[in-house]
Amino acid sequence: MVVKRATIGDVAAQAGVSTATVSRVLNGGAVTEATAGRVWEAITRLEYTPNALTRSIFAGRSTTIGVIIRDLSSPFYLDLIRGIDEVAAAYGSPVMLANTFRRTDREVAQVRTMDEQRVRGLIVTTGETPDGRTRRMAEGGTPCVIVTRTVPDPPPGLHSVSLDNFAAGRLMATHLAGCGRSSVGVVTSGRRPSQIERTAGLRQGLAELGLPLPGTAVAVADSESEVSDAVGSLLALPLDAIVCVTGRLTVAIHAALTARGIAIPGDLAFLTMDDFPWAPALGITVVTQPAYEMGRKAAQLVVHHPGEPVQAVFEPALIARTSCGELSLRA
Amino acid sequence: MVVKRATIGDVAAQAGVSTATVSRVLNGGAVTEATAGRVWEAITRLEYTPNALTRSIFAGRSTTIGVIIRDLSSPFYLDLIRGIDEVAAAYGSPVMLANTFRRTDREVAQVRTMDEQRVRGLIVTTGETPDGRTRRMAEGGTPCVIVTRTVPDPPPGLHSVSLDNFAAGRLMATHLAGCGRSSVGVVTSGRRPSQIERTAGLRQGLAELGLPLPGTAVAVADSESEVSDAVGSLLALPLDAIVCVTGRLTVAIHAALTARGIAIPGDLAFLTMDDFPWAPALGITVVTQPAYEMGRKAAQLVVHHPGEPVQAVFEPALIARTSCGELSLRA
DNA sequence: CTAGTTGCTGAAACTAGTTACATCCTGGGG
DNA sequence: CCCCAGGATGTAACTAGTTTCAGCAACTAG
Repeated sequence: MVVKRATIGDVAAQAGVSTATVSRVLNGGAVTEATAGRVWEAITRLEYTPNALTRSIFAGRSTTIGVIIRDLSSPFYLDLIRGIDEVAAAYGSPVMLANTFRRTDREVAQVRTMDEQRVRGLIVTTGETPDGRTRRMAEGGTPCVIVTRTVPDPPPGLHSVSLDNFAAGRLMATHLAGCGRSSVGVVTSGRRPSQIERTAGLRQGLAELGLPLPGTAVAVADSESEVSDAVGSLLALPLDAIVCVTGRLTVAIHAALTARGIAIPGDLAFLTMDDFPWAPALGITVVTQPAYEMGRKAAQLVVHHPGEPVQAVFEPALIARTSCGELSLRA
Repeated sequence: MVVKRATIGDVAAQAGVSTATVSRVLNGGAVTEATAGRVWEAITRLEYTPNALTRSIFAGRSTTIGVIIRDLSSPFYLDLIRGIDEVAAAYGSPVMLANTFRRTDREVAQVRTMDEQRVRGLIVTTGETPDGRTRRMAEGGTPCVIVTRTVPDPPPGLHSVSLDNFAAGRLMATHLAGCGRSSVGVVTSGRRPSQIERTAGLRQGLAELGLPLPGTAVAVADSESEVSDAVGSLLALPLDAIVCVTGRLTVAIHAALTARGIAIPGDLAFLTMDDFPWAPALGITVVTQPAYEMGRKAAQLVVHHPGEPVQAVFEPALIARTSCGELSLRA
C-alpha cells in the first residue's frame, strides 16, 4: 500500500514541539540546539520532505523559473538552456521547460500555464504572446525575458536578451566579399524579426562593398519541407554563395545542396548561423551567438529582477572554416 | 507600482457570490447560467489567473512531470524529451526539466527538489539515486521511470524504459562482419550499465562469428578530453573497425580519427550509437534507439500510473550508411 | 528580592484555493 | 394550500505550510 507522506505536523508530534518550531528549524529561526536535535531526528525518522508548493503559496510565488522554447532541436537553444540552467541551479531554482513545437496556440497556453504556476520569472524565445499576458505578468511583478528579440516600449520587468542581428548580417557580407564572392543568395523564414534584421544587415554590408542583394536572391523557407524548393529557386540564379540566416535549417540546406551535387566551396560558398558540434568536421563557416552567455544573462535578469527594463544585446562572431573558400587579400 | 494579483475571493466579491461558487464555475460544478456569466465576467475584468500551486496542495500533488537528464547535449535525450513533452502536453502537464551536467551530487539534489515540488511523476535518465529516494517516491505513490536502465526488483510504481543493449551490440557485430571487418576496437565509458551491455553484446556477436574482441581492444573514455588518448591506444592495434557505444562521444571520436588522418571507411570502419541530424551528410552508420517513442512511453507510464512495475524494452535498429564500407555477400 | 530584558516556544491567524454539508428557494404533486 | 424533492448557493472546515504575537522561563541588573 502507498505510505502516507509525513507532514510538518507529524514531525512536530514526533518531536513533541509545535509546527512553528519545526518550521523554524527548517528555515533558520531561533531554536535551542536540543530542540533542533529532536526535530531533525524526527525529520529523518519520518523521511519528511517539505512541500515546496505550500511554501510557495505563502510566499506568493514559487521559486521555479519558466522557460518556453520554440524549437528544442535548434543548437542555439540547447546552449541557451544550459546557460539558464547553470544560473538557476546556482540559485536553487528549478527550471520548468516547455516546447512550443513552433505552434502559437501552444505558446499562448504555455505562457498561461507558467502564470498559473506562479513562476518566479519567465524566459521566452518567442516574443510577446498575442494575448499580451507576458506584458501583464511583467507588470504584475513576474520578471519576463524575451530572448532573440527586442521589445518595443517595455514596462519595468520586461527585459530582452538578443543578438545584434544587423551586425551578424554585415559580418557575413564582409566575410563573403573577403573570400571573393560577389553573388550572394539567402534562405530565410522571412517572418522572424531576427532573420529579417540579419538579411537587412547582409544587404547593407554587401551594398557598402558595392555588391547587390536583389529580392530574387532571397528565398523563403520556414520549415525543412520548404528548403528543397527554396534552394532550387536560388540555384536557378548565377550565384557563388548561399547564406542561411537561421541555424535551424542548416542541415536541410546542406543536404539540399549536396543532393544536387553542389561542391562546397567549389561551386558555392556556404555560410550559416549558429555553431554546432559537427561544424568543424564539415568545415562549415558560421556566425555564432554567445548562446550560453545569453542564457546566463536571461536567468540573471530573472533572479536579480532589476527595476528598469534591461535590453541586453550580444555581439555575433564569425568562425571561419572552409565552406566559403580562402580569404583573398584584396579585402 | 506592481498590481496586486486577483484571488478567487476578489472574483467572488466582484460577482457577488461566494468563493465556493467561483470554484464551481472553474471546475464544473452545478451553477446557474446567469451566475456563471457574472463570474466569468468578473474573472475577465480582474484578469484572474487561478493559482495552480494552491490547487495542487489540496490535491496532494502537482500536475507537473519531473524530468532529470544527465546530459542535454546528447542527441538521444533531445528526442526523448520531445516524446515526453508531447504526451505531457496532451495531458496538460507542465514539464520540469533538470540537467545534472553528469554530476551525481546535482542529481541527488534534483531528485529531492522534484520530490519537494510534489511532482506527479518523475522520469530519470540516471538510474536510482544513491540515497534511494527514487524508490521511496515510487513507494509513496509518485510513479518513477528510469530511462536507459533496467531496475532490479522494482516496487510498484518504479518503472523502466530501456533499450535491448545486448541486441544493439550484436547488431553492430553482424554489420561489421558483414562488411568484412574482423578486428574491432571499442570506445566505452566502461561505467554505465548500458554501455557495458552493448560491449558484451558486441563481444558475443563477434564470438559467434568466430571473431575475437580482446580486452586490449576496449578503450575507456568517459569524457571528450579522454577520447584522444583512447583512440590513440586503439590505433596502436592492427584494427579495421572502431565502434563507439555511446552517442555522446561520436563527435569527439570522429574528430580524433580525422585529426590523425584516418580515412573512413578506407582505413577504418566507424560505427556508433544514436542517430543524429548530420549523420546522413557524413555517411556515418549508427545503431539507433527509438528515443521519441521511449520518451512517449516514459510519460505514459507516469500519466497512467500502472499498479505493477513495468519494464519496457525497446529494440535497436541499424541504419547502414557508408562509414563501414560495403556489405559483402559472404555473410 | 524584584523588575526588566532576552530567548525560546506555542497558539492562532494567514496563504489561496477545494469540498462536505447545511440552507434556501422554487416547482410539482397530493 | 401545503409538503417534499431537488438544484443552487453559502458556510466552514480542510490542505501544509509560515509568521505574528503573546507567554513563559531564565538570566541580569539594581
